[in-house]
Amino acid sequence: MPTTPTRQRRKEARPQELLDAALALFGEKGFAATRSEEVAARAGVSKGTLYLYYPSKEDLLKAVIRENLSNLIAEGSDTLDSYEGSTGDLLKYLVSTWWERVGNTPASAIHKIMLSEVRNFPEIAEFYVREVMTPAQTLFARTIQRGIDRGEFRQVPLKEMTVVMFAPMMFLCLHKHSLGACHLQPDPPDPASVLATHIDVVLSGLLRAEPQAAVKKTKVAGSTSSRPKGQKPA
Amino acid sequence: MPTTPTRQRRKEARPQELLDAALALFGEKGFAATRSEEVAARAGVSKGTLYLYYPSKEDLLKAVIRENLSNLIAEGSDTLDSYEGSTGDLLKYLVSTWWERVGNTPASAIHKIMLSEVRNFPEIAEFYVREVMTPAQTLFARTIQRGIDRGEFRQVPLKEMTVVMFAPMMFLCLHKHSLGACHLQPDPPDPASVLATHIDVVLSGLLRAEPQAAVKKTKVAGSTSSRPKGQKPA
Amino acid sequence: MPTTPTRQRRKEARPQELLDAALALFGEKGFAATRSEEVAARAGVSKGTLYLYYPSKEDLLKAVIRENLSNLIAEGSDTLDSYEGSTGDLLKYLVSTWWERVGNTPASAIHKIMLSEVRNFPEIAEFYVREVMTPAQTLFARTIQRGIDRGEFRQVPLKEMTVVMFAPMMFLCLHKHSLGACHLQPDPPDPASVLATHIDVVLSGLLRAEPQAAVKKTKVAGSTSSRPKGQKPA
Amino acid sequence: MPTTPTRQRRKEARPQELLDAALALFGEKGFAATRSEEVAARAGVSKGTLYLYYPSKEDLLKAVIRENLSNLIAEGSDTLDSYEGSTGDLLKYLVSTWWERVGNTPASAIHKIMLSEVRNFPEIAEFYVREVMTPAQTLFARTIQRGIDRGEFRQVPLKEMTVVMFAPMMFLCLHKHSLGACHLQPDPPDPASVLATHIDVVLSGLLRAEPQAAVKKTKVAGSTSSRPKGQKPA
DNA sequence: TATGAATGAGGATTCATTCAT
DNA sequence: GATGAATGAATCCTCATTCAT
Repeated sequence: MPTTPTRQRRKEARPQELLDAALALFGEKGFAATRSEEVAARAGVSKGTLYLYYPSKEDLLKAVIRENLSNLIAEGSDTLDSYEGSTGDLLKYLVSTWWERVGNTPASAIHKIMLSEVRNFPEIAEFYVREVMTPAQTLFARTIQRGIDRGEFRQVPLKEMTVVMFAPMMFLCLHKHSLGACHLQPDPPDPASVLATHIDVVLSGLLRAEPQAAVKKTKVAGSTSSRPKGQKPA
Repeated sequence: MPTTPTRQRRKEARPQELLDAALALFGEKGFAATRSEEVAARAGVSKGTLYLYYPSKEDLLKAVIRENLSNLIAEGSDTLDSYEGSTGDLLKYLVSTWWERVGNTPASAIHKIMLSEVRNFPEIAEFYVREVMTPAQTLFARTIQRGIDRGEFRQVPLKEMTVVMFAPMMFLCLHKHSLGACHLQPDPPDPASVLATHIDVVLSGLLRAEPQAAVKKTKVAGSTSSRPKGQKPA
Repeated sequence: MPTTPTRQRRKEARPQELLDAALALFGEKGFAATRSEEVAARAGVSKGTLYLYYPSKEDLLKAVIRENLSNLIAEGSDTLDSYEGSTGDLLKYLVSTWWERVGNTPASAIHKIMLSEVRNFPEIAEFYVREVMTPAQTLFARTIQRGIDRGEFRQVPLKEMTVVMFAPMMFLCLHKHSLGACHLQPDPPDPASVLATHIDVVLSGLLRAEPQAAVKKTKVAGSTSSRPKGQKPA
Repeated sequence: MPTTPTRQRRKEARPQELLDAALALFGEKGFAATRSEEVAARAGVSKGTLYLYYPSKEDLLKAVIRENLSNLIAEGSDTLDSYEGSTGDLLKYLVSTWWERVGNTPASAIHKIMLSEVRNFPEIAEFYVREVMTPAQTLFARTIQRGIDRGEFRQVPLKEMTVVMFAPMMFLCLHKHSLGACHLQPDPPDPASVLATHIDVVLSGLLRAEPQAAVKKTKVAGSTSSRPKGQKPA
């Protein structure tokens, strides 16, 4: 373990500090409207230093996206295969984990940036789809499929249901960085409550009626436990 | 008695042609990244002509929003007030109308534009919230309340439920103009199917286990047991 | 005397109306800051019509200058040769005539325009010097010379004295169209009073002392009458 | 210990170089007709550099005025307060100082610029009146009043006399940067001689016919009889 | 003739990028 | 490495001028 003097540590931290500053500013003001000098200033360095690390603003954007997508990807859980409980509980777990680890995190800005800029940087789109969107949707699709297979959920179109499941999460995340940041609504809904309602309503809409379910599938006994419990148990 | 001269005919068509061009380009490349000259070129006129009709790029954006969304607002409210059928049918009607008039038209791009630019244009943010978001959410909130009041829907938190209802619609819009436009998914879900599934699942999750509900929706009889217990069971 | 219908008379008056409008606006806002459309509007015609009469804004300026210089030139008086009274009275007459006919007239704006624009339009300068400045200064120079020749005035450098005589007149004229029009001074001096004081002081400074004058020249008897009389004779 | 690096030395000289270039060009071509790039080019820098020092062309103009005239104001007033000699000499001193410091320097162009542009820039007009015109006129007015109070000058209307005193100075400035710069007069009067004649004549016109006055000015003995009788003989 | 819609060259200003220090 | 002064391409917008009606 070599001793790293402060300055040295500073230098090594530079790229990440610049990426953090860029993430915040690109998320706030958009890529075009953010001046490179602002990014540098926010990272506590001068304009010139920024260019020492990233050869252009566009490269900086790409680094921001790549870096943050990697972080997002790293979050990809393998809970699914080892999960033992009901699929409803699993869905709730996935949603709340995503919200805590991504949606409610500075990294959430990356989705807004992607949404705004993909069409101007198509090379990045492929990366985003392959490494983030597809895994995330696959995770939800497999989970839903698990629910159907186990007789917990009724038959629903898988691809479509995945979007329905995913959309409110993304929407909250995007909203937070756009209109939500404008403070124009006097009494905005709390994202966690929205997600709770989302899960509640969707699960209600998905769950098989128990008697029937009991007929078709065996393990539906567990479906009782798949009812949302954490929500104001009164 | 001369027929309307060409010049005059063009003059009358210009505003709409410019708005269409602006909507398309702002949606594609973003507001900031679109040069006014590009808008003019796509409308088949010169830079100067654009400024003959709209005094600034920002005013052009405002006009795009106004022209494409403002008139829809009143209609929705009228429908609600005069609707006679079940609230489930009303929701389906509202969603499909919205899909035909916004989601499935170029106007859908506006939501992406807003999401990307709203933080840099507070005036436009205010306009969008006032003219579009608030009325739309009020419409859905009132509709859901109607369902609850008539005993068709169970008790759900109104504000949160409105977002849940609204989010997939917005998400489809946003996706269509960002990742969706990159044509990277080999077999993307059909938006209409997504909306159908959305409505189906959400309504299943909302409807009370009334006898007639069981008639309309297959296997909803069991929905009683799938209701989350913790949620204000009233 | 042919009958000229109104429209016809209008058409013939156009050039003058345009020149008047241009004179006023160029005088007020300057040449560069005046838009051709403003000139047309002030003359009550459309932009296109202006170009029917003057092929460019620069040509319009030249016409304005030439036209107004001609008017100025036409004012050139031949009073000098036939004047019989004292030279002091003659000077007063010239100054007050100039003020009434030029300085206190819309045509006075032409001097401000010339001053502002000569360096950008050197061809015009020659004309202005030849036809306006030189004649005016010659008139004053000859008058002063007359005073010296007749023994009314003491010896003074002619060229310099002419400028001293002329400067306050021009200054008042120019001031009226610049700072004077800004209404920033709470209690601005009245131009006529300034000119009166000017004449008074300058004549006092020029006039030979009578006794001595009587020695050197003969016709100084008339010098009594050359004293300013109109000034508050108490 | 490195000597001041070139870059740094330039940075310190830049503002003055830019102001000098701007003064020269605004004087030559007018404010509106001068492109900012021309100013930069004359100062030997690029367009962008100009904006590094002055945020807009209008601010540049303001800085030109401030830099060239504001500091002169205080000095004049100090001279007046401490002067011991005759008021005639004081006037001559003030005029010749003004000539050396303004009239005969590039700063003289400012008056032409003001005259041309003041109506389009009310803020600058206000600044010019407050910082330049009013103090200058006050200075001369107080000086003239001193002459009257000390019995050196006869009674004259103060405000008017101030203009008479001031006008030829301004006129020389204005002329120098307009017609005078066109080199059309074969033998133009020397400004210094004009000012000398101006002072000479005006003082002759102002001075009371005191014995000592007769000593200083040749043939002023007769000036008593040349005094206009109507002017408040008091 | 008269109009005013359309044009596009031109100018103020911004800001990504370079490079001497 | 770091800095920030300098650059000039790029972009918004204006307005003199043209020309179809």
